[in-house]
Amino acid sequence: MKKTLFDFIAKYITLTEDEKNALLSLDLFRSVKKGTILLKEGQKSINSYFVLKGCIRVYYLIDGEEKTTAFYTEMDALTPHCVMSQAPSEYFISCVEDSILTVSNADMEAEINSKFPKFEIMCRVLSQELLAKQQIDFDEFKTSSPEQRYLNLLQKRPDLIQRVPQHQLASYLGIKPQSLSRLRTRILEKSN
Amino acid sequence: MKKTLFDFIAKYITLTEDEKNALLSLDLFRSVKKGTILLKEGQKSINSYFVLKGCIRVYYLIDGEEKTTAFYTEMDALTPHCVMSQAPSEYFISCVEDSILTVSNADMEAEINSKFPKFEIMCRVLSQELLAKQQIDFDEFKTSSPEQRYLNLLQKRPDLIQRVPQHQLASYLGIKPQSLSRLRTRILEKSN
DNA sequence: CACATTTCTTAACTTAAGTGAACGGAGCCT
DNA sequence: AGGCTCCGTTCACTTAAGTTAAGAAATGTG
Repeated sequence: MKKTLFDFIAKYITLTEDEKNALLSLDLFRSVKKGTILLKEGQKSINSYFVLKGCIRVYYLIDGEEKTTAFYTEMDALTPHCVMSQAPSEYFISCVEDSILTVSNADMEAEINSKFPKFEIMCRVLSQELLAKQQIDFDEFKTSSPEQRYLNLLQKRPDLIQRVPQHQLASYLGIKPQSLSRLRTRILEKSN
Repeated sequence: MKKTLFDFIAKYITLTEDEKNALLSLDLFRSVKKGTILLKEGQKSINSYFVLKGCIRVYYLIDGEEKTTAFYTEMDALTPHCVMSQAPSEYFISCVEDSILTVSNADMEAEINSKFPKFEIMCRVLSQELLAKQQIDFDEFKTSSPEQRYLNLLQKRPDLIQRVPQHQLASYLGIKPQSLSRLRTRILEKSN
């Protein structure tokens, strides 16, 4: 698991052994069971997550219905909005599968950033990269139909379709579970 | 215009007079006419923009149709995806109105960042903030209908509805111009 | 293993968005 | 002024998603 983390970091900056040890001394790793809720609506959390193994999801509870808006899998990083805004969270975060995460908070990040200025640079590059990537995702979402979105997901994250329940996928695609089911049979009929 | 820029920066870091002068010496300010295309599909640009006054938009050309996915107005910053990926741009950027922008490139940013480490911090905080904000926008988009999206826009950015042509707004809301027109009359009828 | 619960599928019906076409107004050009 | 393009609206029609409900399949639990 350490390796996954260091491989990820190595894409951005080069760490010395000392720096690696400083990181490890923070006791970041957490093992969480499927179904565990990491953050509840209304809570003020200060934790950021990085998925080493498994899958976590973000969902809103609107009119008693769960609306899933994001999935984070291996090598994905997540800083909840409420950490930035210091306001109560508008959404839930829960584990889709048994997962291994790193859990860090602003204090720990500040400590690392002050000891190793490289980290500040990594964080900037990383969040700029994520911002750009998310912009593209958003653009694709806006410019395509539910069916196209599904086919697109099938290309880009085929694993998600296997490991995640359909009704969660549906809201991720911006539709109802029944519509997703129908849309899938429609696609199957076309290909015959 | 200088004031707008410095006011914006002041939200994140405190600048000395020296630092302000270093910034001004970069000759960042540009005045651009309505309709000017800042970036074309296929181009490899290195420029980032910050809107001091006016409005610019991002759009894709798909099957001969313009699909607008973003508007940037006063105090909005934009680093095109192609600047990060170093690949040809997938979209266009054009001026909706006569505008005043700052135009910067990676070299200029690197120079400032190395002279004043504060800037690095500002950039990180800014892009994390933008990332979080955009995530919320994306979530709202996914979890709401075209009609709700329009009403939401009416609340959050009422100016956009005034200053931007409807057919550009339509694709921004993920629908066709005819549907936007219909949806607007539907809302009007309801309120009577 | 049996039972309960959750998840997925199917179907009939309603509602809203996509499509193609026509019309009228605004602004532009010469 | 006449002619032009562009834009927004409207309409009739098509297609797809939302809604409600029922039942089958899969999963979890005692």
